[in-house]
Amino acid sequence: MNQSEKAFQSPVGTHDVLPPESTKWQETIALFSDVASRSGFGLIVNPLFEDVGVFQRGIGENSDVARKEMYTFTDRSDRVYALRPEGTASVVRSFVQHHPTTPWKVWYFTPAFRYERPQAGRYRQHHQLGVEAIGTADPFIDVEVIAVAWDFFRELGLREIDLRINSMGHEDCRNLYVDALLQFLNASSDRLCDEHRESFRSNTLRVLDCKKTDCVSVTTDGPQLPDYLCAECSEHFSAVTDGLSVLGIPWSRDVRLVRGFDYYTRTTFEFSSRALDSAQNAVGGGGRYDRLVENLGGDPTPAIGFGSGIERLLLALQAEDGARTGTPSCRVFIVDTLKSFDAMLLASELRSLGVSVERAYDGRSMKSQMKLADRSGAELAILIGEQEANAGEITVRRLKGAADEDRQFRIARAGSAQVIMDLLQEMAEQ
RNA sequence: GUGGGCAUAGCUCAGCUGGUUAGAGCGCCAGGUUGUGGUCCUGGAGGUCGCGGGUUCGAACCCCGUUGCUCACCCCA
Repeated sequence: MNQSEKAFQSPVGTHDVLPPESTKWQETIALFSDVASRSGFGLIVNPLFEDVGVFQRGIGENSDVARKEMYTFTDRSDRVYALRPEGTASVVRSFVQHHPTTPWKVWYFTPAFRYERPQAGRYRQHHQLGVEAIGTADPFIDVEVIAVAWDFFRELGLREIDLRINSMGHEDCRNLYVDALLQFLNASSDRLCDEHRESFRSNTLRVLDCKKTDCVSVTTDGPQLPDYLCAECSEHFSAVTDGLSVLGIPWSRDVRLVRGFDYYTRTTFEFSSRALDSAQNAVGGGGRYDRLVENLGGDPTPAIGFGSGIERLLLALQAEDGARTGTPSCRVFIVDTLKSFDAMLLASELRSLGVSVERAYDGRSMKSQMKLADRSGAELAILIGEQEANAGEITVRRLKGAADEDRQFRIARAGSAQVIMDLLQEMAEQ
């Protein structure tokens, strides 16, 4: 390392994702793309930063995220922007701007930025996969969105996943309940935990989230959210949970589930991993945001979405099944002791046929190259040396599971790419 | 923003109450009759002990500061 200057490091709370770890990212994103596409969601790519108002009005000026966790900056023409702290607000801004026909169903993969102190499963830059469905209040879409999430988790290989679901009601139900809860807490505030004894007035619903036994026992005695839902909201909720049951998706109602963004109405849900023992065990969540489109300047339009953090998914996956093996980086390794253009050409031929090929550089010894071949995880090594070159041949050596007698053989160089292809095919079928 | 723990080789760590040339395993490189991997053997490279100051005859070890990492609170994915 250069001693005269201090080496740079990635910023606090950010991480480099390197191979082979990054192959899990590739697989995860590809799977989500597949699951979402199957349900009719199309990819959306939004800017990474927006006018700061998009997020302030979007997720609510009172939310912690908007108040103290945003990465805001002023550009050279004094416009105030913020790095996106989550995906939904940008998608809704985009919806309002472009007036697509509804229902509009999109999925995304995006980094998200929040200025917080990092800890296990929480970062200043993390990455979310999500879907948004804008333009219908049909409970079937609630079910569909949750089903996309569920199928995605299952196909990823997660088994220890709980789905908790709740309804906050529409605005009137919610206000009615908040008033009742506030009144109740006013009368019994001395029983609340230190932290909420004061703060419950400004952020009443948060008390439901408190894990301290003081608050839990108070709110258990207090007014319950389901009792304040109007007939339509109750009906909507039943339709959603009935739909989940029809699809065989296990759920449980959690009347304390109130999520941190202000925009949620009616359905809210959260997936948590039983395998994660850290404080952050939510691997995904979402809900309805029937007022958000208006709040961002559009016509009143119901909508629902879901988001999931890749880092936590991979933590959960690792916690469930630590011994996952990474996929090998290549299938064929070319060992070339002649520094020949022919090795380069053969690699190119094979790669054109869709085979992943690696090779050594810097003219190493055959032994050294064979070691690299072994470590690469390749199934075949192709040896090109003096003997082969003189005979117009190449040597094919199986690196895995063959008896000694047919481990290695020579074939003509001409047409060898296809022969190697066929051999790989044959090996894959066994 | 608040609090705890930790910083020694590329990685995981050891280093007894401060004592002189800072170690191991893995990884990496090179060899083991000059064309062959995995096991084994031998050798090698690689560290101003996070950084700055202080105490001391002497500091990886003690003290202060600082930076970073990590865990937790808040909140969230």
